[in-house]
Parts: sequence; C-alpha cells; structure tokens
Amino acid sequence: MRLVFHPDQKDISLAGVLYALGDPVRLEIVKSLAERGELSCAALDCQVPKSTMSHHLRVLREAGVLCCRKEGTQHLNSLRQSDLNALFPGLLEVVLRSVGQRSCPLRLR
Amino acid sequence: MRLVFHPDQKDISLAGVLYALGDPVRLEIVKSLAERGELSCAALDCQVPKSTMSHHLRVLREAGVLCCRKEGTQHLNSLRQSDLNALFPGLLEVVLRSVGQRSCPLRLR
DNA sequence: TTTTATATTTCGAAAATCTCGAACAACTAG
DNA sequence: CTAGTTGTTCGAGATTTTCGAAATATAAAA
Repeated sequence: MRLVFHPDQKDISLAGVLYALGDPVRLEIVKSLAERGELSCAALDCQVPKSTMSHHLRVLREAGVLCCRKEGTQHLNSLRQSDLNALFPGLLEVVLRSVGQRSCPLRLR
Repeated sequence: MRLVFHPDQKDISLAGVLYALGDPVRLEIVKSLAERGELSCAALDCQVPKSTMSHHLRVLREAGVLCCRKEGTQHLNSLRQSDLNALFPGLLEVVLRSVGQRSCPLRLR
C-alpha cells in the first residue's frame, strides 16, 4: 500500500489552500466535514463519480485542508482545523459562513 | 473593441472567488490593489510576462474580484471590495491578513 | 496626417490539470 | 478461497495555464 502524502504545517500555503477550496464539490466536502466531523469518502456523497471524488480529496489533502486515516477498508477524512487556524486565522470560519446554499446540493438519505 | 466582462454581484460565487485567489501571482495582485488602490497592469509589476498578467487579471475580473476601467491607454484595476464584503463578509480581510505574513515567492524569469 | 511609442489583449502551441470509466488493490465476511 | 465493499490508479479526451509573437487601441511626436 502506498502511503498518503500530508504536508507539514510549514509547507501549507495560502494560495494552495484557496485553490483547493475554489471548487464547488470541494467546498461541499469541507462544509460536510465541518458540520458532521470525520467522514469516509462514501459518507460524503457528493454526486460525482468515485474517481473524481478521490481526486478532489487528494487535492484537499495535499493542500493541507484535510487529513485522512485508514480504518479497515475505509478512509476517514477530517479537517486540519487547528493547523489552518494557526496559519490563516479566521479563514475557515469565514469560508464556512459564506458557503450557504450556493454550491452543490448535499443529499442526505 | 471588445467589451470587458464584469459579472453582476448576484453572479459572483464563493468557489469562483476562492479559485481566482488560489494562485500566488493573483494573490500578489490582490494584495497590491488592497495596499495601493487602483493600479494599471504595468504598475502591478509581478515579474511575469504581460500576456500571463493579462490572463491573471481576466480570471480575477471574471470571478468578480476586481473591476477594470479604461483611461487613455491604461486599464486601471481595483478591488470590488464592497461587493465581496456584502457577499462574503470578512473574506477579503482574512485573506489579506494571511497573505501579508507568508509572502508568495515570485520566480524571476 | 503619418509615424512612433506605450499599454494591453489576443492568438497559438506546448505543458499541466480535470473528469470519469475501467481496471486494480486492500480489506472483511462468509 | 470467493464475493462484496471501499477507495485508488490508469488512461484518454477536454479544459486550463503559460508565454512568445502578433495584433489592437490610444496618445504624442514629426
């Protein structure tokens, strides 16, 4: 199994984080994680093919927005809230407040 | 001459704005405009070819981050601060505070 | 008016990235 | 071992990014 890359806090850049957040699907992922805590890829349920989902999660992970741990067959994702807050105070909060219902609809079944 | 497109406030999306901000050169542009007010492309002086600069300014303009008016041969750019603040309160402020600390490395050609 | 200079955009091609189906890999249960 | 679930990787087509060259717009000089 290949090991997943997570950047150190010092290697997280503002441009990288903003770029990662600059996509409706990825914003929805971040919103879900903020509201519901640690979630598997499947639980995120974003109405896109799983290969695309995997790509979006990788972009977010490599930008330092979230981290991922394996548990059984699942990959559990969670926001790197304390790292982000330490580097860019208030950013995540402001973004989450602005997300509203402007992006892709989250379907709970 | 082709007219330059500026989105209405209602057509500005959070994902679009974050995407536009998610590039070191574009962040630097936004920082300069915030610090020094309305600036021409040349005055922005971002160490990238002018065609690339033109592209970055278009991305920012079409995302609703800045607006541009012609005066003589110059195109004067300025932040759409009130529109952005109305839609995403605090976002620009938080980003500008974060960009100041970790300045983005611009490569020389 | 014609030429020259300045400011910026558009074109075009190479490189990089995005989307998504198909194949693959890791783990669990029966 | 086989089947089922979870998620990643591969590969191809579409889109985006970069940047030199050419084009456009305006002003000023000759």
